[in-house]
Amino acid sequence: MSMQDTASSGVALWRLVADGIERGIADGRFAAGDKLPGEVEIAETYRVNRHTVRRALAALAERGIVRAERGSGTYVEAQRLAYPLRSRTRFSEIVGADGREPHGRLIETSEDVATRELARELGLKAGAPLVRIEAIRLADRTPICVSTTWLSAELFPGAGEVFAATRSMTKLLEHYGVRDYRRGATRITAGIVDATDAARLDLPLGRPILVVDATDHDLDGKPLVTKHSRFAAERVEFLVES
Amino acid sequence: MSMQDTASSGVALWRLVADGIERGIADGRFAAGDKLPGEVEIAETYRVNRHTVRRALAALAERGIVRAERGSGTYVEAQRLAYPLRSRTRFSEIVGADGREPHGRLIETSEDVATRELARELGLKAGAPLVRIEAIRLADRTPICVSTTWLSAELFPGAGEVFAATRSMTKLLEHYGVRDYRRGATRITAGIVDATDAARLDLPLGRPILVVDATDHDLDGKPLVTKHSRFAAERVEFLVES
DNA sequence: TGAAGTTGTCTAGTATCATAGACAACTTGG
DNA sequence: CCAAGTTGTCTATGATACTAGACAACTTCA
Repeated sequence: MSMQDTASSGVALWRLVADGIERGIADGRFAAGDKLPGEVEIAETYRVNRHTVRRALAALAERGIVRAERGSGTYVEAQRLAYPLRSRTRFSEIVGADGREPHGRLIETSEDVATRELARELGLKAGAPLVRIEAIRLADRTPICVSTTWLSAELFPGAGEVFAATRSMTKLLEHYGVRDYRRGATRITAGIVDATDAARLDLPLGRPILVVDATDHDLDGKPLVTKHSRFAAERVEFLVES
Repeated sequence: MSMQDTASSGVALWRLVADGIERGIADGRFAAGDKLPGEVEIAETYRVNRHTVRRALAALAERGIVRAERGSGTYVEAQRLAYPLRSRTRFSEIVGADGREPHGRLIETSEDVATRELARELGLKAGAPLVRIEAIRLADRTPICVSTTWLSAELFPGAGEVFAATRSMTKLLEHYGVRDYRRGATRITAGIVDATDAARLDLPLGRPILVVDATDHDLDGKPLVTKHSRFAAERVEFLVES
């Protein structure tokens, strides 16, 4: 037969092989610099045709995760960003600690109106005016996540412009006199990247993302901003400390 | 053209549509019982053929997430288990709080030897004897996660048999005189389910999973067990509190 | 009752996915 | 240098995926 034995999952075989190899890299079975097994051997372990393996390796190579050398073998090159989820987490500090250069990039800002959900998170009334900020965060030149951030337009008038100028949520809050803040309850889910985020994160369609919803509070527990962030799962791992 | 405009991702179009709709359900754009837009309208928003939408809806229907009614429309039916990640988390309590019946099922246990990695987590020497326990946890009859658990075979002799009898990690530890324990540092990543876990979790191939690595300690901070768990992302959401 | 809107089913054509086999081009190690 | 092992390229074939159009079957509502 030509497709996988089980009912079709909507995921191509070569893609499953690629994911398997990538998982092997992520969990250390193959370290950076290591030589992968030969294409024939991989084909045997996954029970697919060698051409299917080649398609998988080509996809990984295009994403810069492996590198093929004719006559010699295929070699690994990659690593994930460790992202601690403490109550006081700053993106720039995490990326800096990894020896990489943090960047923020504004996609767009707009005026918005609080849904019931958003109003509850921010302690406002439904229909209250909000500022919505859509932004990307990068380590060196690699996009790590896209975030949609909402703030009260009354408490933070002109927040969009301030973020455009500072490109930092911490500096934005400082501008309004907020000296410190903490992350509150955080929801983590996984999903598949949609077309818009795929383009922003420079991810191929169909790749997994970590979805994080969190609300930041000031030291008195008053909600300040609420965020909906989508992380490229292949570039980051969250660390929850206790 | 027949495939999506961008370079092929290895994920079928119908699957992307299905994921999009499922995401809409998960984040509340469509509530349980709601009527989805018509097939023609969905086809237009995703810019695909109506047949492709039908394939997507058929897949969701087979998983029990939507239900089609001829002549009337397609309706939603589903919900995710909220899983708080506190330092003191018990699966049975979480599931019970959701009004569902928790179950554990043993897949297999085996003797194993500590890799350098496992030894470091458990505070043992590399090569130390371990007990490995492979188990599934369910809410009502829905598999939520598969876990691979390792314990020192010297500190917990016969742990495999004890777990087989009790089907609970908490009771297992009690059996060895451990009255209370806490979760230590926890790593969360996302990936794609492999064939083995897909069968165990009753998931179609290619679906996203949340991968959690954690080590439990006693109250003195001494490591007891270390776990590698794979959660069906579509059935659970993690809550990180601060 | 009838029109509009819905899901269900059929036929058909093109592109992609996966398989299979053969051989070229290159690297490594004896 | 040579043999073994590696990646690269070619041709060919069948199964799926996606698109397109048409119409049937059913529900809802005026």
